[in-house]
Amino acid sequence: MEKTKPWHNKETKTLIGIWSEDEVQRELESTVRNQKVFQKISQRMWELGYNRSPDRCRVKIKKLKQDYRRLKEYNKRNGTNRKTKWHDALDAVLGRRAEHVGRSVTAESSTSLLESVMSCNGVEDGGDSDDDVLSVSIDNADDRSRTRISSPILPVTLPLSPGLSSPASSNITAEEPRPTVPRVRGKRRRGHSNHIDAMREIFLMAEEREDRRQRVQQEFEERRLQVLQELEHSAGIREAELINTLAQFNQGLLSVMGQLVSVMASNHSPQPPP
DNA sequence: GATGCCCACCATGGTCCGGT
DNA sequence: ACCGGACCATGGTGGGCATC
Repeated sequence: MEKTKPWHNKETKTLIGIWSEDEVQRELESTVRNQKVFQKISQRMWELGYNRSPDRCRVKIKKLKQDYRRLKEYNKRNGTNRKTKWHDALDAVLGRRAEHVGRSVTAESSTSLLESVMSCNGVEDGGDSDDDVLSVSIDNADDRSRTRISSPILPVTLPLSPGLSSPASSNITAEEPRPTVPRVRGKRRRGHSNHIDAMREIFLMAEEREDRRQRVQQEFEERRLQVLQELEHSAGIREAELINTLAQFNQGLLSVMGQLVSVMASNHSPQPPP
């Protein structure tokens, strides 16, 4: 079997950037069948010039998470503070996810949400996140519910769940990684049918989140179009310059050819009889 | 036809291992 | 440290079947 080529830093950075987007995270959390999500990630990678199959993206993310958990476990055991290259970037996502695990509300995940609301005590160390890979900071000037994740690709402002503090600002105590903690997986979970109030609250939260999500998506789309337009514009300018240069060259060439032809014609013109 | 149960299949995530 | 491959446990999915 042919060994797949290793991941370069920029490639990994791009993958983490895409994977860490709120929309992607929400899709990953809301469903067990993640193939379509990873197809989208793979597609985005391809658009950015990296050819990685959905499965390779999935495996890579899996490995990154594994390394993150391992090192965290190691640090906890030994009281050290070792970090992998991508620790902070992963911590920003995994730490955040741990805080609102199951809170990414969709209609399909309402039962899992309910569980998390009923027994929500699993929070994880937010971790510091001063990193050159993905910088996460809080726009606390006017909206504390938003975290700005500056990805190397495009700056995207992602919403946090209501009431959540940022990973950087949270004073949540460190929690060990979740080794084989059963993930709250949608459909198998049943029961909890009596908690109407909780459900109502959840759906209200879902609506609110959906509104925010649409705003973010619109923002992202506008930014993407803007970048595309800029690219097209600069490409157009370059093309026009090229055409202009070519035209000048052709004109010069024709002029030279014309002169050459006239000189040759005058040299070979029949001598008038004496 | 609708519903519920059972079961095989398979996708997924976690873990381990060996190679670079 | 980072990588890919293999294995395993879990649980979602879909089809078949029985019952109403």
